[in-house]
Amino acid sequence: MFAQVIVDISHTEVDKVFEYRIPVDFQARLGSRVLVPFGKKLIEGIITKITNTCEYSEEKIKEIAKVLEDTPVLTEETLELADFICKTCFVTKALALRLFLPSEMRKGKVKEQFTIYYKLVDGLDVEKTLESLNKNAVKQKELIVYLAKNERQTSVILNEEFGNSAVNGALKKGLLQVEKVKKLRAPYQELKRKDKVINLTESQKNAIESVIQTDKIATLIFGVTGSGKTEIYLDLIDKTIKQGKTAIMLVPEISLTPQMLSQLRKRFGETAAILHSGLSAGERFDEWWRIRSGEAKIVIGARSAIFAPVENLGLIVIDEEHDGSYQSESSPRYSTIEVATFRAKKNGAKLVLGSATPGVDSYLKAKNGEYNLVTLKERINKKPLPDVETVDMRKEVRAGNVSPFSRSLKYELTECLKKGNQAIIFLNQRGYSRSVICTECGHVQKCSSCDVSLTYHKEDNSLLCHYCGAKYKMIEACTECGSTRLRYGGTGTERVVSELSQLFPNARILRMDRDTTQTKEGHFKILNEFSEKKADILVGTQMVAKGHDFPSVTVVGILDADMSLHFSDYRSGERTFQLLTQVAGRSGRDEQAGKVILQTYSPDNPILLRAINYDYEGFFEHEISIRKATAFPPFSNILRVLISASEEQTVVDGTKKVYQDLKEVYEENRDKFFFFGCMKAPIKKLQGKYRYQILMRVETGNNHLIDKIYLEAEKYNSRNLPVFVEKNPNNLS
DNA sequence: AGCACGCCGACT
DNA sequence: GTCGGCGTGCTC
Repeated sequence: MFAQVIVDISHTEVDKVFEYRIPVDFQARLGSRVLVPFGKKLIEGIITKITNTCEYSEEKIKEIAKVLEDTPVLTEETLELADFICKTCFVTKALALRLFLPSEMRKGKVKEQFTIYYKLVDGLDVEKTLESLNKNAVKQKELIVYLAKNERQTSVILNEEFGNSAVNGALKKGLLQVEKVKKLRAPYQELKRKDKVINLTESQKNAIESVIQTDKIATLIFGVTGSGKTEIYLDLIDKTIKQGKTAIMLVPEISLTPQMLSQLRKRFGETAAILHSGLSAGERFDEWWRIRSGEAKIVIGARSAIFAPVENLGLIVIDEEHDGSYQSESSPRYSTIEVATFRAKKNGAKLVLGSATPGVDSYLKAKNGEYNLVTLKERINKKPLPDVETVDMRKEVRAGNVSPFSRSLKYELTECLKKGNQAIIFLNQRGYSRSVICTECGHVQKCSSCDVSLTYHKEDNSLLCHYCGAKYKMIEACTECGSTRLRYGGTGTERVVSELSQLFPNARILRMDRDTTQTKEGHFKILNEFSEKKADILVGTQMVAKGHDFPSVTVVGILDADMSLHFSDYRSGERTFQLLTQVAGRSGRDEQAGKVILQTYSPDNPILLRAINYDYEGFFEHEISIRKATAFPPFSNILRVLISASEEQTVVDGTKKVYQDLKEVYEENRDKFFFFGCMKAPIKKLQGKYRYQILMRVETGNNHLIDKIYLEAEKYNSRNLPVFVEKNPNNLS
């Protein structure tokens, strides 16, 4: 028998199957992880096919060296899904396969762990042993008595209780025996299941019924914040499990707070496996195996949990389906909803998407009847959404107010603090100032390996490149003209904090952005501190916007609401609307009415106007008509071919070649293209590499054409001239 | 990705 | 004369 193996090397040159002979006594199966001789060394790989005959010349074929696990790590379905990923994301098979395995499984980083127990040797006469021991061996005697009563105990506890020397002494005398038990590092074990009767409202019951009844593959639950979507999900999961099927529930990265986890544990106990970045390597590994073995029937996690090795899938829930964290930042840039749809179809499972501000493509599908649509208009507590006051910052400047805070916001903050309430200030820029500009010659400090301005971080007195992470010492004088008259352009979170503490010297202020949350659990520390009212004001970026519940927050300030509007991205309008709606939703969650101050330089912007009125429908109609008129997704697919190299001339020459080749494809299919063009990338240099791009917009549904473009471009991909193809990229920088 | 093979510059 | 640079090519 022969096996076709994908080796765990992500490189286009080895992105194909290699055939190996399966030794007769090997339990090698489809989806098994194996060790194979590859070139000079042993490489891990995965069996994607088993055959009776081989295609490669038989005398050159080597044998599989080892089968790594008895249970194949991948199933037929997940192998197919891996195939789907590499076709749609333009990545190697090896990279696609890695998505399905806990990272610690590769190169044998984490092995199965065992808990060491000690117990008394079978048939040991306790009385006699105690007599035989030395008078001074008090601890050993205690140990023997303890074990006689308790049968067995872990080495860790025994060492703690009786001391290392006593345990070792008893061990040496042959009084104890060792028992190894496979350790499952199931996290949050202390949180035990507790059945709680939940009374669902009529509209919740109707939503559940609608999901069950529909024959469509997906249901979009469009429900305002606080409309009780979570209870709907949990009830659906319950029903799925009772049918003997499994379920996956995805939540945005940030929502996996300990509170949320404990809620889930209470509801589902050990049947739920939880996958998230806060787990240790060992815990994640064990949770994965609990899922693979079928012991855990429910998987809860962020984006990557969609690849959980469940079988017999009955339900997939994606909460806050519009959330940016569902789009992978790094390759493979899969779309979580697409992957979920694939798995739901393969398994005949239900897909439920939920959001208060659905993505325009999801909502369009719902309106077109591709998805089943459930709308929940009322909040469970019947509270109104907070009032939004728009402040025209141009007027503030004209009135002589040059601080980042409008007079309105200052007033509201003062009142809020007086009453002992809390406030959140949101702005989308970390650091102290976005750039450092010389007022003499106008020179802006830039990164030496990227074509972007450097952000000043006062905390460590440095200039940071937010694109490549380079760190420079803060300059005393302009590097061009030597002038010491430098100006800080653009306000960041650090600066907001420092100005706030001048305005409100007694206020306790917390900052939450990438810089203050770098440590593991950093988010939770800050959020906990804030929710325990150990601080009055929370200043932060995107991350303060999402799903937290702080009952005493009554004021939310949005500084510079336009910023994300002017990104050169067709989705910036959509993102801004979602973000503003979410940030606003942080205010007035409890008894007291909330207030939102939205500062902007373009108060008439249609997106902002809709956001402040919570008018999703209006926003959607506006946005979708623009997308249609300009032929942007979901009415087209954007393809981007990015070519980069450290020598500018190399890129220019390379780009020309690729361009000419692709131009032929374009000429042949002109009617399918909305756009075809070649240009410098918006960030023309990144990490020391010059970047050019070929941009295309292709009518949706021409997948064969997209494949062709990919193949043509891929031909030019080489070591000294990387050529990347991306479909609907996250950002076009 | 690794690792070998293979063809051109500065050294004992 | 050699040692060693890293530019192509192969791995079942």
